[in-house]
Amino acid sequence: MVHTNTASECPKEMIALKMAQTEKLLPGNQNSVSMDSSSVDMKQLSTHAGSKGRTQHRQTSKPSKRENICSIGSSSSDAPTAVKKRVVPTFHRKASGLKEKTKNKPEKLSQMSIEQVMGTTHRVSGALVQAAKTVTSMSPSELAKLQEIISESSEMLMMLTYTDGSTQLREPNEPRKRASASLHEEGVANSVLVAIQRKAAKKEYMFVSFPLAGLGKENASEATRNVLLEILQSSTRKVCFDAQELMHAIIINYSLDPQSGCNKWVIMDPKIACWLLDPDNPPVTFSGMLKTFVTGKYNDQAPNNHLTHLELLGLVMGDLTNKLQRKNLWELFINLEVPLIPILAGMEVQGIQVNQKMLISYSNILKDEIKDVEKQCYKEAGHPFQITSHIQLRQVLFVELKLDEQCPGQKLARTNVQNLKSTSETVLHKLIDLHPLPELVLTHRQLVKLKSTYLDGLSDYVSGGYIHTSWDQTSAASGRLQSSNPNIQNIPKQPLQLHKDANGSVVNETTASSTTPATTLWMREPFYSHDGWSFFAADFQSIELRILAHLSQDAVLLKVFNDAGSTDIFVQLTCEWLGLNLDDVKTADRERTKRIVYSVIYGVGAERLAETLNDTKENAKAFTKSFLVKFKGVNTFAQRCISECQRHGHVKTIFHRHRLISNISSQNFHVRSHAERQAVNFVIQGSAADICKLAMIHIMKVLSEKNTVRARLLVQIHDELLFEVHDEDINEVKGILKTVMESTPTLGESICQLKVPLPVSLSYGKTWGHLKQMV
DNA sequence: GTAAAGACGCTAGG
DNA sequence: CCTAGCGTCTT
Repeated sequence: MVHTNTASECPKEMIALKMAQTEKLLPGNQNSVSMDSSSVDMKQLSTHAGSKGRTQHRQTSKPSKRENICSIGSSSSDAPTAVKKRVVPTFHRKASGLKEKTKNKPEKLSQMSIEQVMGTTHRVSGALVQAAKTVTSMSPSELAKLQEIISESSEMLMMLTYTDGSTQLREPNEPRKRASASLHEEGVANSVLVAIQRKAAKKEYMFVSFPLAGLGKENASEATRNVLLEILQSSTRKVCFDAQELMHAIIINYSLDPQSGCNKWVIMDPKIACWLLDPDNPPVTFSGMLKTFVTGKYNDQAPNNHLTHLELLGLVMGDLTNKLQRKNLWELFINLEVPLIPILAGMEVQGIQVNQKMLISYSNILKDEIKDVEKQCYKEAGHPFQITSHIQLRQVLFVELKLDEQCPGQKLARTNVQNLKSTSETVLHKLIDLHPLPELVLTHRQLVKLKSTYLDGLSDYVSGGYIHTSWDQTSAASGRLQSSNPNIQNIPKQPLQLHKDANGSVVNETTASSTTPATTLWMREPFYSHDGWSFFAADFQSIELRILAHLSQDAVLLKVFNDAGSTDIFVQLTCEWLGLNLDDVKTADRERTKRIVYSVIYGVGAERLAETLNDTKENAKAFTKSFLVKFKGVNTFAQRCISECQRHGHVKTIFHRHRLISNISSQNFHVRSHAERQAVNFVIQGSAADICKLAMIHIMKVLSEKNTVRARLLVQIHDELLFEVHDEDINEVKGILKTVMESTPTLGESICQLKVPLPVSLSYGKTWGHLKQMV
């Protein structure tokens, strides 16, 4: 795919030059029209607030990270004069004039007739702009003209506006009301503004507005929708900051099919571009991005109106395009991250069905169980205390009961920051034989966690029987996707067993006899498919380990994965490592292998490994050592990552995703070790993320082309995709998923020839709690 | 004196 | 190693 990129060929000197030229051509600035938010269609949308609340959820979900509200439009008088002069002196002078008009006559545009508006041109930083026109008010001939302009356009700059007058490029003057009363009480997207740059006259913009609110079933929406779709499907380069949010709003308000309708939309997103350049510091807002990420040359210069904001957007994207190309990230951006945007927007709108009654009834069951455990804890401690308070628990365990003094051989962990005696799971496990309390506390914690996070927490997000999670592309430095509000990627997989003894109180698993009545709860059980449809899960088997095999080129690992039998991979590895026969491998051996393998991937040291293995540090060291002797390539790979990072200051995945790790040369051993683990881990985790994203894009492409199969993507859990499939199509989808996902390595062949197969396992069922393995 | 925000500890997923 | 989210405690 080739994308022209005019703005990128335009460094800042050029921009200044262009502006100066236009200045000559267009003396004076008499035609300026207020493009303030007041000029934009502000139809009332309160009746649609419920259905559109999600659109802005992302905006309010991280209020603490919001920075620098309204910096673009900040007063020109407090910017340093020297800077202003050096960059674009004439521009700034004009900008002030424009701002004056904006301030004094905000009502002007709204009073104008459509003809007047259409006829009004407007100059912003060197470009001719036609003032905004709402598409719904256009005549058929005007619409036809617009479509012609679209088909001949060279670039389109897009953004959402909101009912409070703010936009995607300009935060509200006052922080939006926090969503305290209700989770969905938020501002509402108001319109899509598009600045269309015409090929014929490059310095000319056509500026059109598509209403989002109050569309309903009006006749006008059909024609409007077609024009908007034409824009989205056109091959013209399009730019939007947070395109996912834009797409989300469009899909909802124009009632588009969330899965197939939008797959081909391609919009460049500078937010994602910035994140690729420095994944540890993703931009939150457009103005924040200008401040921290780009050169700073755009700051505080622009007059405060939509047109200049959009023009900035184009310039910034051009700049970022150059940067991406220089850093060899353009392919990743255009082939992986950009195609993912509509898929995520579609998943957000699609949502997943949840049985709220089941969540509530599970919650009530746990409420009673928690009370029981609580009573037993008080009894064992000798007095009531706040079990969920680690401070009080520390007092009870280590000051009153002095349990730590009863296990002198064991080194008990300390807390991270304050270096106090930890009450974590691993510590409590070590104290389990000394006193009944530790186990009771563990049970209590588990129950409270499940109830508060996965039952009550989820229940708050159920709306109309669905949960619509937010999918965040730029929050994880590893390149993984992240879900939030609620997080649907960490719903417990393992069931909770509740055993009741004769008194009805909870007893632990080991002491419960087989005759005691048991209740089993699966936290994934309340997620259920539609009538006539089933959930369908496809996951890559041990993908990170396979990536490690590929990257390290370790002979033994490669052999194990390529001689693929149906035998469990960790059993095979254990055989190779300890020289055993397949049948001699015990479950404990397999578990230990698995933990060591992942500790290598995670880069943990012997101490941490000893904790997870529940063994001594010496043994953990010995295990790791003998493992690394057998799998020699793994160690060389880790060292290669570290030295690469030392040389370049960053490490790279197989698709060139990179991460800057500056602490890699730190004098502080602890800090440096941490950086080394990060470096090794990023290469593996990030490469796996690359592959999973590629598979996701490919499978969605194939499914949308085969419009006969009814399948929707609901959830991505890193190496697993959860679909909902029509029962009649299950067999066909099974074949497609298996073939397409397992062929992922061949897709990336131009970039990387994977040396290992990536087998996919499939399962299906009516609820997420009970998926049956397919063969 | 109360409420909101941040630090911290812990645990669910991969 | 990478995350999100809940509860407690401090400011």
